[in-house]
Amino acid sequence: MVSADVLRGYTETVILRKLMEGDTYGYEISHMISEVSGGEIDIKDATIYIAFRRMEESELIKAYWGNDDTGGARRRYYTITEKGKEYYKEKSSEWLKINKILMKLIIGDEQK
Amino acid sequence: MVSADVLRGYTETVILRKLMEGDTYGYEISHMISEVSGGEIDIKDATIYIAFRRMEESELIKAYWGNDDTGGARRRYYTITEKGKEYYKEKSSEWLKINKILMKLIIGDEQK
DNA sequence: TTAAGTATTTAATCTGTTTAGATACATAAT
DNA sequence: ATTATGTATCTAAACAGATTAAATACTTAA
Repeated sequence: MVSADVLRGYTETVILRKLMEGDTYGYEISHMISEVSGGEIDIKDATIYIAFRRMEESELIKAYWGNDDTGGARRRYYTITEKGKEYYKEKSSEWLKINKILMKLIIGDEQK
Repeated sequence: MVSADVLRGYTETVILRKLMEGDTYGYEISHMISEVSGGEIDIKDATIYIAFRRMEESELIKAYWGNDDTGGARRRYYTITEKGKEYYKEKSSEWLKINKILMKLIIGDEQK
């Protein structure tokens, strides 16, 4: 299991991708990352909440409080903005490009 | 062009991979990264020299001064140790694994 | 003699993640 | 009743690794 440092610079992109499927909240994202990664990536909740705040400040997302009838503690939901969608598009294609370069730098050219 | 933050946690792995092909020095690694990445990754020399120091302390590499007959400034060469080779093996396979997960988290499942 | 290329090093700063707590509500178990 | 567990958010301080910005020094070409 590795820390979320492996997605440094792309934590926001991961969150935005999830938000593109619909509004969601921190606790759920944290569980989604753990699930999708098969427990391999250990992201701390603080990391997500701080990322939310950064993204709200830069207007990539908007927040609202969920209603209380879901049981459990109150939830703060987030919606992706148009600016957020554009940012996701840029960063995800950047990642695809960088990823190929990293393959060369870390593994080398011998693999197909 | 992105900063070397995109390879945070794997800078050492990139250096070790280069060292597995033979001894080399900081300035050359810096140029190699710039070349292999087609100028897309902007790694600062300080980043490399600090990584060298960390790796020397943890005995992943060993250093020696090159002789002066190469022209230009003196060079400090590095050799990978057995421990370094093992570390490379671990980190490179970790990266392959994490990379697949990041593909799911950043891009999603719809691509082949 | 000036500029440009080669080459290393260090201190201070920045950014994003982690650590380590606190708070609060609902439900199941003792 | 009260304790434990799960759900859910938030913050301050610490930490790690990268960047900034500077200094040093040698060689070769203009």
